[in-house]
Amino acid sequence: MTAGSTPQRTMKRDQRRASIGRLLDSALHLFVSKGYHSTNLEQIAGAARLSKGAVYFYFGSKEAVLLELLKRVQAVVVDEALKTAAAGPRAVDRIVAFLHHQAKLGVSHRDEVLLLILMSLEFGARKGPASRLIGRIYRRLYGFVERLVREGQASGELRTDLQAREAASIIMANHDGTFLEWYRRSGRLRGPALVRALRCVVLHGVARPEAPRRARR
Amino acid sequence: MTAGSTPQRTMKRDQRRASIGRLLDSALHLFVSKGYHSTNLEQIAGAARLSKGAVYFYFGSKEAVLLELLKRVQAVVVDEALKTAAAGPRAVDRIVAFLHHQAKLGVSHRDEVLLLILMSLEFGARKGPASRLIGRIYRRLYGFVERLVREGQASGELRTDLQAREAASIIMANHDGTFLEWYRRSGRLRGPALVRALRCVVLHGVARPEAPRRARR
Amino acid sequence: MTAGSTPQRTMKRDQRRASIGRLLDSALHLFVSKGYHSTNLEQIAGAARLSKGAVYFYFGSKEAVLLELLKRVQAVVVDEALKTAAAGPRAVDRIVAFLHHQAKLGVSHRDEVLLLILMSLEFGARKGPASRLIGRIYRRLYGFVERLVREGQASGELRTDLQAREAASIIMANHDGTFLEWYRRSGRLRGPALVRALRCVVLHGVARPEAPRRARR
Amino acid sequence: MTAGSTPQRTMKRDQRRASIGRLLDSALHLFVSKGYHSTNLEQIAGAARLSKGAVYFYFGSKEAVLLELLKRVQAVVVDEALKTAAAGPRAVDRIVAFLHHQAKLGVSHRDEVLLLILMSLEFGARKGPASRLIGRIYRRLYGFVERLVREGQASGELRTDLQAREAASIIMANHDGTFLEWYRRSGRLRGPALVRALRCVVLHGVARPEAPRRARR
DNA sequence: AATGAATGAGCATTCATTCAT
DNA sequence: GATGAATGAATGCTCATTCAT
Repeated sequence: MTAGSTPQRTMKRDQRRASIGRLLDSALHLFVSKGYHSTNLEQIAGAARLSKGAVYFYFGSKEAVLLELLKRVQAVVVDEALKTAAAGPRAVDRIVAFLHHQAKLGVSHRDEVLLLILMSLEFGARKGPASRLIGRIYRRLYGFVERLVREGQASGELRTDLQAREAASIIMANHDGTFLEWYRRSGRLRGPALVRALRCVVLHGVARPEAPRRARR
Repeated sequence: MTAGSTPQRTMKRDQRRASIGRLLDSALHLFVSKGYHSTNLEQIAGAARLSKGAVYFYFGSKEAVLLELLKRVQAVVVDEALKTAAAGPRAVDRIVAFLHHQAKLGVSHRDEVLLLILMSLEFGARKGPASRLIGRIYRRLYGFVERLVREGQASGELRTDLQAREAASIIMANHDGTFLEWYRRSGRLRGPALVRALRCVVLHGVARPEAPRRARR
Repeated sequence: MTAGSTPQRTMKRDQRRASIGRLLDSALHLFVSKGYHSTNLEQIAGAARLSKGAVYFYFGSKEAVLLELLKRVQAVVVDEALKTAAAGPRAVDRIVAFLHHQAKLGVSHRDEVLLLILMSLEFGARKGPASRLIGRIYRRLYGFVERLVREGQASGELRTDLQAREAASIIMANHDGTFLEWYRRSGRLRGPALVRALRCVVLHGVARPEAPRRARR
Repeated sequence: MTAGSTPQRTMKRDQRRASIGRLLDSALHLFVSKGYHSTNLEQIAGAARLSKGAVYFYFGSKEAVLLELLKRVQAVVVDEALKTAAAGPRAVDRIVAFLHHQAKLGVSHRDEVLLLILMSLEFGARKGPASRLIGRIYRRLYGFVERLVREGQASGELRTDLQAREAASIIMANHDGTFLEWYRRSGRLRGPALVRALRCVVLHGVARPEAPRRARR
């Protein structure tokens, strides 16, 4: 007669959480490694040791699984990143903090970050809720980086001979491109060296600092 | 020229060429805008004003269409690029020439370049001929850029505090990432400004040349 | 009354009755408005503010719900009707009483009557318990009406130039058909006018032209 | 080189016609005997000695098959009926002609007529193209019969103590109801006797008691 | 050179049913 | 007394592929 968290309730709640967790894990891994459209529900369910029906019991559709994943990715990858990188006195520091945070995420949440990037490509021209959510997430990222660049240009820390939007795009291109490299060639690249290279290049380029600066056209 | 090349034969040959051309054009455009797996043969054939059967007549399978496209992409995008960028006295010049060439390709052969990048992601973990061909093409590009970096480091033009392979990866990441940006946000980016930003960033980074150089950690 | 019927027991019994009642009500309404096969258990349970499991707890299967409904329909619609219409001195009066009773049922138990008719069509050619029960119910109705017709023909009240079975079928056709009209077009038909039209048409068609014509309106 | 009806063309056209015909025949028969929702494509295709894919090749969806059937039914059952029953000097004759025509259709196109009636019930409360088409067809029938009744009332042939709309509904109820009887009990009813009973009941019920009674059989 | 007909395997989704609690 | 979790079979639909012509 006592309400609330009876043993049964707790067990069911735990079971629910566990099943949902396993399903999302499987889906994340499969979406990243084979793409959304090339992954079928049998694979997702099978990898979670459940049946297809369970996916519908918990999510209602294949797209809803992706949506749930993207929401979590947004929370972990974007919300956190923007919060972390909002601090720091100088724009350059904030950019470094942003890249640094992303690099750490690349280790701790590799698949989550990749999911966002890969889905943004797979759902590029499409309509629908997934596409819209991805668009919203990316707009937040773009806006954030572009603002950083403008602030850095205003404070004299960043070169002003580049248009802010395009510079921000290049930063994002570096970011996404590096993750994709990591995805494509993870077997042959050394993570720390790659991160270091990314930060250096974004900040200072590949050219040697001193010498050929003058000759630049 | 031989007795056999009657006008009819020529006509047939031309028609054949034209049909193949139309099919490849449709396929290229569709693969880039919707992805390989989300494009079906009816769409390809329809856009070429032919029937599905014609695709089988000329290519034998859907994958063979992609393979043929990738071969052409390799010829135009990779062979040409490597040839062009092989010249030049200094490594830095050759890197600039490479980026420059790629940027021009982005205008003249936008879809071809994107096809290579997008297919390398869509076929990431897969087996099969397409995946193998993409791998081979990318290995050539990686190898070329990495060699450039090593030469530049050896000659003192490039910073030596980065590992060649990772630095090359960052250059490729910039390259692919920028194309993907162009693909994702072409509506909101100015092409020339983007290319300029890419070249500057790869060479010199986003930070202002003078001031904070010394303080760098 | 016995020592066992404590208040709790009574409460449980009441709750049980209430749940069963709600489930049957939902099912009746849904079966009539969407058809048996197009109604699912979730809808039935949901409309009764219970879970699917409850349906199984009380009935054991979806078909058992229909069976229970049909039994109740039989009791209310058929048993009552036959009892009511068994009285009356003349066959014509009994037919009128039958139609009259059915018309009243159409107001008081619209969905029950429709359920019988609609299920007789949806389960037309099928096998199984539901189909059998429907068949049995209809056979009772047919038999009853046919008997009435024969009696009326024997007593000279009804025209004898029609075969009894076919005449009975036409009466039933009028009955069922009128209910279906009411179901299909209830928005645009006036109930009382429809019932009146039904009675007039059936009666003055089946009744002998000469004799009772004058007395009746 | 000659265009037009080469042997191949003719063969393909014939084959197409034959396959479509077989598919529609199977579908008609199955929809009538098991209902639309309880018939699956495998059954339709199988009965036409084709595969499910063929159904999609020719129709594109299950609903499109029903739609095509309903269009044909409309042409055969409604267009023809209205045309046939438009002639005749008196309203009563036109009503008889209408019922007569429908009775003949019940023999020559039993399943077509039944399809219309059964689908009007199965799709009663639904939305969608099929539901709309059925509604349109029925509205034409209702309108036609109601107009006949009004004309007959105006000319004094029909009793005026019934509202035209409800009287028309009863005629339609007789019509549909009789077909459903035929559907439910075809094994036990004699067709000609049933048709005769239908005509007698409808006619002498609706017709004015006094005047034309004698002249008619 | 090319088409239209047809197939069959695969897929997302639905749903009655089971069962531990 | 009743629920939530989970299943598995069925279903409408897609699509690469085959083949006779």
